[in-house]
Amino acid sequence: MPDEKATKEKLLECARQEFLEKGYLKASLRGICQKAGVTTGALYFFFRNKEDLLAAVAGETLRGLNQIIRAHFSREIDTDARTALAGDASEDIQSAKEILHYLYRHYDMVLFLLTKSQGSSYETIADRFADVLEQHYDRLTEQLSARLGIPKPDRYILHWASHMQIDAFVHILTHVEEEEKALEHIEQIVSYLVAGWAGAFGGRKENHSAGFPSR
Amino acid sequence: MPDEKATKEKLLECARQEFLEKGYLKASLRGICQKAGVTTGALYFFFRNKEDLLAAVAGETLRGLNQIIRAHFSREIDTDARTALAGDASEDIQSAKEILHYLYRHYDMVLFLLTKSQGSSYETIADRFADVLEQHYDRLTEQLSARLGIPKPDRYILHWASHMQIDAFVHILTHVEEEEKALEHIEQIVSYLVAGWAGAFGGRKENHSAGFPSR
Amino acid sequence: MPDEKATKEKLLECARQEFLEKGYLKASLRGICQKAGVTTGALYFFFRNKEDLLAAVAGETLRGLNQIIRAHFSREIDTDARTALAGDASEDIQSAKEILHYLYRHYDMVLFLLTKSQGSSYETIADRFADVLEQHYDRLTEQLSARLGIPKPDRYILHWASHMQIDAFVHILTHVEEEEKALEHIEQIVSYLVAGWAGAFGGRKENHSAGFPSR
Amino acid sequence: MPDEKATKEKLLECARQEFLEKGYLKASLRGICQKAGVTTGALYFFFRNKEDLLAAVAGETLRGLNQIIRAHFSREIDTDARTALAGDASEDIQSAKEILHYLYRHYDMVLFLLTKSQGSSYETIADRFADVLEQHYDRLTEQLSARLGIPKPDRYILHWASHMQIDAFVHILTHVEEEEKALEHIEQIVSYLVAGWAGAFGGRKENHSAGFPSR
DNA sequence: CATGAATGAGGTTTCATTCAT
DNA sequence: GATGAATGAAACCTCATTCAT
Repeated sequence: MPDEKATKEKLLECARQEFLEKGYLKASLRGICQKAGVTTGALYFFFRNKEDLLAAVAGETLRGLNQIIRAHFSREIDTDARTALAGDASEDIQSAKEILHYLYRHYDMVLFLLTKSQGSSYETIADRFADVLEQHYDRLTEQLSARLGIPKPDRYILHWASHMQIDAFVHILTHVEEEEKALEHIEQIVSYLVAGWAGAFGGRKENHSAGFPSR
Repeated sequence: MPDEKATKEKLLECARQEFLEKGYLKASLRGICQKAGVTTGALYFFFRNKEDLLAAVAGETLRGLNQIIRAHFSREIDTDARTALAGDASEDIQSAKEILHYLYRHYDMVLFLLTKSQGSSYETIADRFADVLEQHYDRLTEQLSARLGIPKPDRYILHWASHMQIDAFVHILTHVEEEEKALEHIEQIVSYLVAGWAGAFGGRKENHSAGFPSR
Repeated sequence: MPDEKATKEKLLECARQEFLEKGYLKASLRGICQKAGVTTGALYFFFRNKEDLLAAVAGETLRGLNQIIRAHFSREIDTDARTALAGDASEDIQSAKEILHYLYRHYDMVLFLLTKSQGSSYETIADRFADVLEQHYDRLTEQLSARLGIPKPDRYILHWASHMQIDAFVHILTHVEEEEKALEHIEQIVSYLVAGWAGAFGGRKENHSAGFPSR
Repeated sequence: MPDEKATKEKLLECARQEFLEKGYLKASLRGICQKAGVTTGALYFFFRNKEDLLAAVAGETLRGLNQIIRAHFSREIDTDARTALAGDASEDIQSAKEILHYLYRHYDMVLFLLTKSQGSSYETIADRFADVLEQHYDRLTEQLSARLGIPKPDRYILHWASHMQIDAFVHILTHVEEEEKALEHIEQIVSYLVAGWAGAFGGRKENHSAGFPSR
């Protein structure tokens, strides 16, 4: 019984190492089992296949990420409408910092998902998060345009802005190792993004620099 | 005689297809040869190994890209100092469009290099281009700060901005299939980037939205 | 169940045949598997690689050889001092015959190791056994010279003599197929070797023919 | 025209290097041609195949060796009968030194033939030289026994002695790099061999140490 | 719960050799 | 005299996966 968990846990830990180190495609199930001191049969008792193993390894990180993103962007629906208009970035900055903090707590795994998951079902994960954001912004701008009587920004701008936000996180993660520095950067970034949002409603024509978040 | 070029060409064409379709790691030399109706020995007559084959397949695209980027960013050194200060983005927009046009002419290959080249020597190519830009911006801001007697933006900002420009191209490529639409978008983006540059010198504190586009 | 041992055993047997017949370098793993009616994957389940397969095939023979040589040359340290001086070869002859008997019981494999193992880690195995002997003779002559107050033979003589003994075995093996004849020959040879040892201490100048057999 | 020889010569030189360095089996014709800056077709113009190339590379060395051995062992027939009986080794020593000198002038190639020619037609070359000697000794002992009315040594003794002489050379070559030292050693060795020969006729039973060359 | 065995297809690379030109 | 192209076989090895036990 004490081995029941032990084996699965060992497997997960070794799989994690192998995936992070070699990337999904080059990771070897045989190697993982060897490291874990277990036969491949054991692995296949717990996991259906390579993909499933990765899902198990990345699951926790991924669920947490989903949750925190959803939390962040559900809250926004209620409160951001006002603050966004007022150009107040403080809440967004707080949200971004929380997400970033989470990302850095799962640094290796997140980095894997974003840059080394080619060949797995997660190879387009950044896009999927962007989609979440896009839907969110769609609802948000819907609300805003209804309240203020101004036209919604066009679809592509929303699409773009969503990806940009994700990319901002990806970029920071892949280029800034220390969380502290990252937190400094994210503050600047969000400021611009929010300013961009404000601009997206204020009319891009008149004032480029205050308009669409430049990315 | 009719086969002289045919075999190598066939090989390159089939390799191209295979690489683009499956990515570098999953592409199979055997499969390539089979498609080309040739033995693997023939492949190894023309190419040293898988990496070399990829180099041959991507070579043209890559050389052209290098050239156009270098052309673009050499010109900037001479002329951009003024225009950057004046907030005039027209020249930059023209450059960006030219680059983008090139990228779309080599759409599939560029996309491969940026997103499916994991495992090959090109897996960090985006970073390498960003480095080129970074060096360029380093020289450019050097000039500007000398002429205007204002301090250079800090190193990290330059680093960041360089990556951001590359990412902008990557992003457009990976998310906008039609060149026409892409050209529209790039115009907006560059405007903000240029505005950002102006801001990077003008001081971020006073005017967020006109500041350096922090991505 | 009936196949449990069968496969590995079959593999070992076929590998043995292939190695002996073609030599290490020309032996083909594919061929071995084909002969064994097994896929290459099966081979690689039991053995890490070609070298490991050879080690498994030759292991038993080699361990036994090591053991018998060590046994022989450990005994010598205790008893040979006297007999060597007395020119009594009877014990050495007995030892040599035992070793030779072992070699002939593993005739093919030993012959392989000595003449067809090029390219494997055993390609210098004769030298390695010679080294064992050299160290042994070094200790032995140390004892003798201490007891008798005569100078040790020079280093090169020891080196040479060690190789000579090994070569004697190799030579007999490679040129005399029947063990009976070989046993006759080894008797003569050892007599001379022992006489040679006596000579090496007695002074070569005075009596060449009784001196150390310089090969 | 100046290239005619040049190409063949270059090929031979590079082949020599490759063979010596990697051994026959691991030597690569492709590698040889590459080093020579020539295509494989060119190689096949001059040489029928790998074996033929080796023959061309080793030819000179081998012919010379054949010649010097034959010269040595033809002279012996006439003169050695007496000296052998008288136990005079001086002529043999001189012969051995000449052969050894030749071997050291062709050190690398000889070493290759003796230890790295596995897989080629030369893999048993030492045996072939031993056969030459054996035939020679057969004739020699025939003469001697006729003149002196003593029985010929048995066939195996002749066989053995012949191999021993060859082995003496092989062993020196593989274990003594400097010719000077080798010449010292060969002197001792030949003395014993000659003494052995004398003993082979004088009766092995009575005097072991003067009898069969101990090796 | 896990082993141990085995599959079968596939991977990249290297080889000696041939031959039309 | 030599090239350049191509063959075809074979090399060693690794993979994810399956399954009876």
